[in-house]
Amino acid sequence: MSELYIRVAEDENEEPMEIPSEDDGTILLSSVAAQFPGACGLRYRNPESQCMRGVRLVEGVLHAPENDWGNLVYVVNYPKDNKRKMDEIDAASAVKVKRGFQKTSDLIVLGLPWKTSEQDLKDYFTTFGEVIMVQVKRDLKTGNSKGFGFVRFTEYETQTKVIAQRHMIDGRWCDCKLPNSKAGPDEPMRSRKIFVGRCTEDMTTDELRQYFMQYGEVTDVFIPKPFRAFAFVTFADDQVAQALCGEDLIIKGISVHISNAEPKHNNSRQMMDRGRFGAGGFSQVGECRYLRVVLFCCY
DNA sequence: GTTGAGCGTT
Repeated sequence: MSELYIRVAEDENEEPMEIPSEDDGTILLSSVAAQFPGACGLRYRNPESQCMRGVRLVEGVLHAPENDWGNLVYVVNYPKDNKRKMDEIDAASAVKVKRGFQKTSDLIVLGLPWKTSEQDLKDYFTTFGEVIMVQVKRDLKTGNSKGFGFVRFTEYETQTKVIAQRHMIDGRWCDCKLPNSKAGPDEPMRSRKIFVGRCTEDMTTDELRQYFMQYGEVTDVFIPKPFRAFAFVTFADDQVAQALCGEDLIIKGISVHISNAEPKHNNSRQMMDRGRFGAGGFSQVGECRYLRVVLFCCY
């Protein structure tokens, strides 16, 4: 089949974009996600029933309905609210996850000097990015600062960066955290990286990327060489990663087990180095022994 | 007029 393009849009009434198909007439989800980051599938309006229909998606490959893409405009699907384990329902669950983009939220700023004003706060935090709002909480009667406040940024990336480090404000070290959470510069942010156990040797980074794309935007796939029967997949969104932990997923007919990627070492160097987007080195401590047993049995 | 872990008057 000759190369053809299908028309894909973010919404039925939006301007469509042409996405190339593969030689066999299928479309790779990655081709769609290249134009629509975070996409997890396609749908279209069935001309007969006038109902929306989903396009068959098998391990990252989109298949034409009736083996013919026709002249329809296909609409991008994005991950809805990610499924979460019951015990993980907390403040973060209120955050709506849409196309890999997270809204910012107010951050509490702890440890402010008594003298620090809202203008001081704004001047300081603007060096990280655009600031929407700052507050210094004060005693109503005296007007004295209570030593803490709030800040909100326009960009989620700015928020991530600000939470990940300590702040010297008017001569005191201050911490910025999500309200009512203990996640701060001392506590690593919830990992965006998952450990994929029971991988087989024929699974490629591309295939894993294709597969995991259905859950959210994938930013990295790492397969240790030589073959060690596991891999790491990093998502743009930590909630996607966390939601998958504990699951057994079928990839190429093989049941793989998803668990949290643990920091490789907890030495001080890495704690210091952990910057904007969390730790660099990860391993999976929980299943090391299990893997060793499996490998031992195999040989 | 003080203080130093915390969690937001409107």
